[in-house]
Amino acid sequence: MSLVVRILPDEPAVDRDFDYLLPDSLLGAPDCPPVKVGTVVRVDLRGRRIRGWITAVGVDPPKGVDLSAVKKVSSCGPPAAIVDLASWASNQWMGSRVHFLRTATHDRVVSSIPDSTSRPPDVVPNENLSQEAFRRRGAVVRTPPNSDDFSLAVAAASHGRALILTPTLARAQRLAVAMRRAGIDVAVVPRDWGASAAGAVTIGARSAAWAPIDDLEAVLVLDEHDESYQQESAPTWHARDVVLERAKRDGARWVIASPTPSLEALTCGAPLLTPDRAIERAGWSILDVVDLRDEPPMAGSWCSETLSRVLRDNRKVVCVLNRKGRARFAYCEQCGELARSEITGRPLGLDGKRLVHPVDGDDRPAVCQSCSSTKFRRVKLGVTGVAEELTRLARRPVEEVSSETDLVASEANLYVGTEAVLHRVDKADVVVFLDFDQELLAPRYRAAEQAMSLLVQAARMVGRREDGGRILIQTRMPQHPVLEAARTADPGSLARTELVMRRELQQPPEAHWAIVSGQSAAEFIRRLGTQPGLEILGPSNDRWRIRGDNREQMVAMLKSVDRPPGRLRIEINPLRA
DNA sequence: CGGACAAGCTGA
DNA sequence: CAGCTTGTCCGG
Repeated sequence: MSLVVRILPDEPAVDRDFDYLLPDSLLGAPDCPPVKVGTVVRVDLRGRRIRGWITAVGVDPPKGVDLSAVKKVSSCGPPAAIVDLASWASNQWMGSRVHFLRTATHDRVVSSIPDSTSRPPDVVPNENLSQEAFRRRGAVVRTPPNSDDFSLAVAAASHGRALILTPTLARAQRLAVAMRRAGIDVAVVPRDWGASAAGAVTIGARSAAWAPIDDLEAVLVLDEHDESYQQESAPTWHARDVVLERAKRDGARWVIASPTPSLEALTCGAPLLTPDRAIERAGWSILDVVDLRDEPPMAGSWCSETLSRVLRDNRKVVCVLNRKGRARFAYCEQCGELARSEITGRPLGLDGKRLVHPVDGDDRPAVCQSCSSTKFRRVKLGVTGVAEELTRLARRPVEEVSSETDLVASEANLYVGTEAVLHRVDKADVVVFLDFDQELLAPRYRAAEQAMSLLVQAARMVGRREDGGRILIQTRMPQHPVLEAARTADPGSLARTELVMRRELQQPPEAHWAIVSGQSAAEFIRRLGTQPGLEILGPSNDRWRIRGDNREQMVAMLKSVDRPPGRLRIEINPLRA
């Protein structure tokens, strides 16, 4: 009689467990990983040798099936709790368990995990708010843009087996260096997977949410608003949600930190801790909001007087414009309003006496919707067009940056680019948003939160107000809640207005969305039919939006449909929609 | 996923 | 009806 184990094959399309015999002969090898839930094995399935994970040990063998034998015990895998978490995540985001277990498994073979030797370091966090945050079971902490990860991270580590998430691996590495210098033993995953499994304080980016830590004691998510925490393609799992579930299951303390916590975080039921108003304000930069409607008509209407003054000073300036090339726009000469489509809200170009959109097909007489004037001024606004004019205006070379630019000259002192420029340039004296309305009015439900996030990035690039850090925002809507919040260094005011809106419009997190796309989306929707509690909208751009009040119920209904063949993508609560 | 097997199509 | 393609099923 040999042991029977249940195996989940590493084949997303199979997504089913099978039982295998585990011969005693395999266990004799000197460096055989322990046989337990999570362990990686090799088995034959329909004549193919494939990888799989043990999902149960010592199960009742099914009758009438002659079991095949496990061929090899390959490597230590994620702990049993993570295997269970993968099932939970598969129900949250409609992904296969295999997808999550791959993320939770090291790429290289791990033949054994050393015994846990680490104990909580006796370092005391030196900042009140950090200590205070971890005194609770769970808390959301608002930190100003210019503040340090270190004291929160130390506070987390002082509670024992901690998991700390950062938006990027580079930032995880930087934090790890600082913590090691302070005498705290840390593992950066995926690299130090084994040390993480042995119980070290673990730091990493999104995938670290699946780090192999048993019995977590503390969880910290830094810059929780950052969209890199959500996987872009389906399953659109979010690292914050995964680690919060882990904290809940293990009874760990948890803290979510961000200068502008997401509405998802703010509505999760935990208390919000904020720093002293003066401290929060000091951690932001100086904000200059320029109302373009008040500007006298001049050379290019995209350039305010304030901006031309900034350009004349010989300081390091970064200009942001989320449009490439030389897109054409039209502004009312009378009141300065941007001509945009009544249907799509997108900006229109001027063609003689008509306002047109080359793609959407808008075509209407050139009459301003705000003041009825018929005089419009044409402006070419796009990174390339602006770069040309900036060179003339500033009388110095301009460095053009977009996401495709691979080498960014670091010695330049005037940059213009799309949002990518905020990631590619390190420090600046002034960040200018040439047309912030583009961000505020973007046709995405999270446009306001995303705009706020850009201001946080800009504030980090230019530094604190006391050091002269300055952000210049050109807009035609200076009263917008995002600008109000940034001006007063109070992101809470934005969250309040946003939440009312989401509730009214039934948008996440007040409702749950499943975005269905791909060539077989139509067939999927047909098979789904009408379901109680689900509202189906679309198609628009070949995408359907399914809305439900209860997430589990919505996912269960979607899972019960038998998937039509062909490409099909289902995204649960994607951040960009 | 990918092998097995059945059903459908073609040409002599 | 052999020889081929295409589709559907299902795995221990």
